[in-house]
Amino acid sequence: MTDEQPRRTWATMKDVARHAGVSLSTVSYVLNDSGPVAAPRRERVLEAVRVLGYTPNEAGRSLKRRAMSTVGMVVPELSNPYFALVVEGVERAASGRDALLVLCAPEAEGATGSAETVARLLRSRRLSGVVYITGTTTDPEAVASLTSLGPVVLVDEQLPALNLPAVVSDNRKGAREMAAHVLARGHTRVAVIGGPSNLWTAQQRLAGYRDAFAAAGLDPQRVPVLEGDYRERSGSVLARKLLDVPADRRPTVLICANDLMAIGALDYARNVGLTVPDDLGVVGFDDLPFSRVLTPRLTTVRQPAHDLGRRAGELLFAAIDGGSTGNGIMETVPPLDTEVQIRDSVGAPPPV
Amino acid sequence: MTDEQPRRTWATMKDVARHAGVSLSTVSYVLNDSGPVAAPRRERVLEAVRVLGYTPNEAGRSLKRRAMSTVGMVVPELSNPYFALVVEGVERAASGRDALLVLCAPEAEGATGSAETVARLLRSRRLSGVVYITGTTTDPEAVASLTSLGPVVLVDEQLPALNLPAVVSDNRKGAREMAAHVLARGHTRVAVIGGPSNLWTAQQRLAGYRDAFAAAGLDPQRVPVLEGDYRERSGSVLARKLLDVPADRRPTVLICANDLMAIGALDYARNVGLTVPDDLGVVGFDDLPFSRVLTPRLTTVRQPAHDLGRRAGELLFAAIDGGSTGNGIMETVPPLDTEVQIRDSVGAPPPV
DNA sequence: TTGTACGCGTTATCAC
DNA sequence: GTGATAACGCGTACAA
Repeated sequence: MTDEQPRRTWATMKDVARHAGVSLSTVSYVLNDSGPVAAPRRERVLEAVRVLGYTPNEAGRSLKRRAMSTVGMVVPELSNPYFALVVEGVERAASGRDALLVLCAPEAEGATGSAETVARLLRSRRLSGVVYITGTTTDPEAVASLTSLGPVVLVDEQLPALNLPAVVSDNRKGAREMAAHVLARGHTRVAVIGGPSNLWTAQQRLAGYRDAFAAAGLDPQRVPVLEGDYRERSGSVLARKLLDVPADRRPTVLICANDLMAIGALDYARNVGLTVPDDLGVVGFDDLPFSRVLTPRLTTVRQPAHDLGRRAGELLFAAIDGGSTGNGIMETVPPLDTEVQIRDSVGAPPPV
Repeated sequence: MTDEQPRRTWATMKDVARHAGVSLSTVSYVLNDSGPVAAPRRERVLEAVRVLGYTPNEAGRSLKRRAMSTVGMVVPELSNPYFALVVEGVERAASGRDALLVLCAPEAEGATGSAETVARLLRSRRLSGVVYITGTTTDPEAVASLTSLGPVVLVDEQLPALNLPAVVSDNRKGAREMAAHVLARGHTRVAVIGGPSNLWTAQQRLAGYRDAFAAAGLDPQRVPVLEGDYRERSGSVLARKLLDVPADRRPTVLICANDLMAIGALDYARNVGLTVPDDLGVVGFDDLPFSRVLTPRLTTVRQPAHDLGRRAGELLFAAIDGGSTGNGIMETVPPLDTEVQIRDSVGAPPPV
């Protein structure tokens, strides 16, 4: 039997009109409630829509509206569960508005497109706006160029030079309280495994740690700080650098700028026979869902990932509706709160 | 100062043509290499494109092409890191083709849209195709209806009733080998925390476990099987059900159908003072990046999440290019291999 | 209340 | 080689 070649073609408004025996405008009126139409005819139109399985073609629609009811989402990579959670929050805001989300992950493993490529791709769709999580390779120019197509909302990370609306959490406060907690436990030989120095969050967290060091009378300049890339592997690598020294000069606690690196450090410590928290303390930042179930349970700073995303999405839609320019005019959101989660991965420093 | 209201308007081909002093067709020829054009004029056109910052409007383009160079990605939720990895793989395939990916997560926390809503939304964009990870609430009807808009490729999960092309891994083999490994360690009182019984992967894994039970002379019907939902929480809940019995009837090992539930079980066991693997063995399925760094390191079955996604994406694009109908005609992919990762979370059964 | 005609930005067909 | 011109599907003034 010869399966008929599917036409891959859809009913158009014209088809609906013909089927219902009315004109195009009548159909349009019914579909958008944009004009008066007699009850019986309206019924006939809706019936035709059902029978033909008609779905409006968004392409034609956006040609008129000059904007697609679709927003962009740029995230460095999805492998970081924290980012995945933020994205999920944005998606939820979008689907609540019947909008679609187009996803770009320019820094994922095997990355192919530059930031400029991504920007061009998004521009070509005339998206209504974009939510952007900037990463280490993000080109601020490319982000700025996106504002020409609609509002751009930064989330989680910030680009201080650009003055774009951003939804972030209070990284500095969380970091300060975390370091204070560590110090309060009695540690004096502490080391920091920081994030990429060109990232705002990394700068804020480091500043927060140093606030606490200074407040405790510890010279911030004497605390070793190594720069990681927020990935698990660099946590291991840098832990090795920090711990592979004579025991009496070895730090008693590692303050990691995110959970992924903390996990890497934890793993390295275990591999070289160091017990956490007895021999070494390790703390993180983010409070990934997994961190709670690690052994030892990781002491970290909780960030409301899901909320961050959801509110960024809402802010974006508000800007789209309000017709804001995306140049900082739209209502700004105060930093969301962060909260230290005290668990088991740091105790008193080991006795000398 | 009154900031000029941004026009939110872009250069069109007409603008480019005017600026370059040529006709629309010439511009189109240059942009698509679809016709002959003299070198000097081509140069003028490209110059005009640069000056005006022109980006082709995909809406107008798809109106002609009758299809958007955008594909859909439906995933139950992004909170499951395994799904996030699959999605990242698909995204990579898409971006390698200058295509965009629109993301839907209908089962995410606070889910709003039904499967049918999602289908309608995707249809309205005249997407070129869809990659679908089905979940517990997925309506096969809705998935099937998507085939009217273009090829649909299932990934990770399968819908046996629909006979759609799918990229999956060999769940049954992995499960069989995992159970065999557990049995080889000497365990006889084993229990299974399975996945949702309406999911193909859950059925396959259970079948695999039972293959191994039978092969080892253990009556599969006498092994308790509880049905979880693949989330961490149900791992804890079901572990409690299984373990909260007199010690002599308690299972010595918990075979969990995915890592998330295994982690939940691990957490529960620890909370009630059971040591893994000494008092109780726990194994999972998926090999999430985290599982390797848990304490104890989780014995599990590795699935190539990233590859699964990438190949699903490639298969989809092949189908789009080949003009396949998406009704099983397109080239099918053999199940990807799965591999048991023997680590520390299961040892010999505790002495009676 | 309903129908007609035009424009949105792009590509493709046809004359020149 | 190059330039008019007609679709593509939809929304909406404007006319009936």
